[in-house]
Amino acid sequence: MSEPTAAGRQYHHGDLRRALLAAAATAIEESGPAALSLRDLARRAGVSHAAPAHHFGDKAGLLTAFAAEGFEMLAETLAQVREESGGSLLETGVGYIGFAVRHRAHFEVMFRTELLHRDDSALAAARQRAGAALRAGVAGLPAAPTGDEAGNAALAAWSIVHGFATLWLGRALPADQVGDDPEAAARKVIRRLFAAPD
Amino acid sequence: MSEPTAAGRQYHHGDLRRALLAAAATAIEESGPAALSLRDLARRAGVSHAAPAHHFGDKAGLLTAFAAEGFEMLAETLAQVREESGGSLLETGVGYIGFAVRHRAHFEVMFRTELLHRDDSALAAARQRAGAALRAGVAGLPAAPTGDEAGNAALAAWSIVHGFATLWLGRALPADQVGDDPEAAARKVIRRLFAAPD
DNA sequence: TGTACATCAGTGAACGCGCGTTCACTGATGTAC
DNA sequence: TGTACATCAGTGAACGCGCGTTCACTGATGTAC
Repeated sequence: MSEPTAAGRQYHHGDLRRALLAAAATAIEESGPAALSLRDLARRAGVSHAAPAHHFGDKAGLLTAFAAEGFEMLAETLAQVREESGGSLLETGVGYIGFAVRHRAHFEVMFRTELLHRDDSALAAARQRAGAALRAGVAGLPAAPTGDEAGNAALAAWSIVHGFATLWLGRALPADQVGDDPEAAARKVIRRLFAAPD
Repeated sequence: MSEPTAAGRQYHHGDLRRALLAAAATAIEESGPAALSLRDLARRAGVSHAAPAHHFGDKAGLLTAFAAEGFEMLAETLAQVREESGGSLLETGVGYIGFAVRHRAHFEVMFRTELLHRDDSALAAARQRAGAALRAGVAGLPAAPTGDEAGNAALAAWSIVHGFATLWLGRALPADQVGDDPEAAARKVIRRLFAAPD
């Protein structure tokens, strides 16, 4: 993407912002969000070390944009799963876990609020969107509870899928028990909660 | 603790290892485990910057010892709760979450395996101990399932409490819904799963 | 179609900083006799 | 009770490194006329 034109190299990158976010995903998968440095991203994008500041201001700015991108992607994933599965809560939960595994860098940064500009409006909007998608999923509970109970059921669902995803990513789960397909393993584990007819 | 003797200051610290681990808890609560530096810990313990290497070798060594300490504390907490509650699975789960909130620095480091010496034997032993305490809790499930189902129920229980704790610590839960008492909020949320008679 | 100009993206040198690590050292403590 | 000595914990100076940030700059792009 965005290769040098003709023989010489471009001066302007073309889409440096996107390239830096892509490089961030790779770098974070390798060493985690805290080890990220703007100079390293610049190197990966083949650009001078001061360039990233142009687009994101500082490191927290970059991570904030990255987290916002993650929430957008999560919202989209959940909406898509919900549609494809006919509104199955179980599959929505599995989709949440699938997202975490497939986009672990984004997933990690999204919940490391101490690294982000918390008051960023794009981030807040994206988070809002993902939250709505999540709640829409829970509304499909069989024998849907109401009021406080609905809220608690939603938090229970969120907790179990978030916990499973976190433990999976941290390699904390016993390998001999869960195998190597996170979505299949998740389906077995979270079924109890999601199917419970109350 | 371990003040200078008489008028002058001590040359030997007395219990620097313990002091460094305590300083680590404070420092990590302030800025997270990745921002930790040995020089900062030395400063906090009032000791020269090269002293920590004497006890832990390097930063990963220190975090590994810190994580091991955390697993020991968790095992102890779970055992105590189980005894006091007469083996209630719900209360064991609440105890897990209480531990995470009260010792958030330890809790965070315990699951950041990329920061640790994974092959450390003391760490493995402590983790083992905590795992056993956790499984002992799940064995008390009403109408305890057997075989594979037991394993999945245990993972479900672990996932939900781990997820709730993580989301709570990340301030991701809606404040107006959960209030400010994590254990009370957790009790309401995880009740469904833990009481489910299947 | 061509020229002038404003805007903007990225450059590269420079700075100061905190870090981990090394190493010869020194002072305290414990033990042997 | 006293002396000699080994061990060990912590010191402090030195090093090289990668980082974020600043700043005057330069080359590319878009627009007005």
